[in-house]
Amino acid sequence: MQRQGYDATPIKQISQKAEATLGSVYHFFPGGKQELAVAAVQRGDEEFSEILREIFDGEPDPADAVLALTRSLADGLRESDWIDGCPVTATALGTAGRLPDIQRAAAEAFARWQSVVFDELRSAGVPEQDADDLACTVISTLEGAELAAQVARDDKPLRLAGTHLARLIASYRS
Amino acid sequence: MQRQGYDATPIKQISQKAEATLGSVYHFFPGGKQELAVAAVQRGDEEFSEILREIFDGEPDPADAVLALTRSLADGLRESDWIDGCPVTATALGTAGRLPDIQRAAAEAFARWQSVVFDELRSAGVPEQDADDLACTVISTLEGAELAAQVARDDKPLRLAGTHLARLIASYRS
DNA sequence: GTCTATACCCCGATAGAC
DNA sequence: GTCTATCGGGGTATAGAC
Repeated sequence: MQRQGYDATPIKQISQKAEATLGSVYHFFPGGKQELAVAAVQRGDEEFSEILREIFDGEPDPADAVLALTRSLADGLRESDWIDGCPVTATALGTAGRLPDIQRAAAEAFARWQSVVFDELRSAGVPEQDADDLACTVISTLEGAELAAQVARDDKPLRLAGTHLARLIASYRS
Repeated sequence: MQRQGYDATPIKQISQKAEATLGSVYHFFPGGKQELAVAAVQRGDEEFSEILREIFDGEPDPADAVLALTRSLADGLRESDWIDGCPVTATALGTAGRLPDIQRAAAEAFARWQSVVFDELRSAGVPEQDADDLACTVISTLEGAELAAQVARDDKPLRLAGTHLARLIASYRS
């Protein structure tokens, strides 16, 4: 679903990749495809939260951390030949306003990622209101840059997003 | 397709909304659904290019223009109950790496929007390299903020993207 | 709990009358 | 050029043996 979106991803394909039978899938996910999509979004939530925490832990300066993060995202995209984008965007966008459970899970993912960035900005000395606002824009920009890089099959949007976000963050620290 | 993505949008639904028969659709779009999607993306390209030009023409300062633009996007999203997002994102993401014609059309749309922003930044006195870089990040951030606003059903990401982009642009003018 | 077979539906695309 | 009927295929979900 991360790659193709909700509707283009048949359950059969999922069960085959998982080396499970169709019956098993419906046994563990009685809610069907919708429940499966919610679980996929929640897993993407946790995966990216972990990446965020790791990179911010390794770089005390949040501006440097954002630069490292965009490089990491660019590497992942290029290595997958530009098909593994954000683990929730494709699923969320294809079901927006149609399947509320999935939308809710996606909104929770975005909110959690923002809170991770917020905490790091706070502990780097950024005032609370600025940190809250910046965390929101950091996540938005990362999402948009990854999307643009995927569409263009070029890491330029991610690289530039990194440098510009770093500059923006620095402007709130001085 | 703007609302639901490529796979969730049946041609029958399109033909009904257009008050055309299925035969007519295939008469004018012999390439089938794929050709239809390319045309839809190209139309979205033109629509948003026009909006960009209008708003930048009305505001001589590009930082002010970006603020007006994010307000306009937020209004459009809210009025549609958060379902009319970017006219190409959903279509492009659901077909990335699978239907190259659609991906190419989406890449061209993003590139055209960037060039519109680039021209306006140049004519406001921003140096060429800075303008090129900024134009890329402006489009990325607008895409991401619209996506985040749609998922959260809240215009906060768009509002903050506007103020932060304005600040970023201003930092290159002084 | 696991698996196969299948019910039921809707998709994209086409054929062929008009 | 416009329309209806239909083909072939594949989708989700379930039934029921094991």
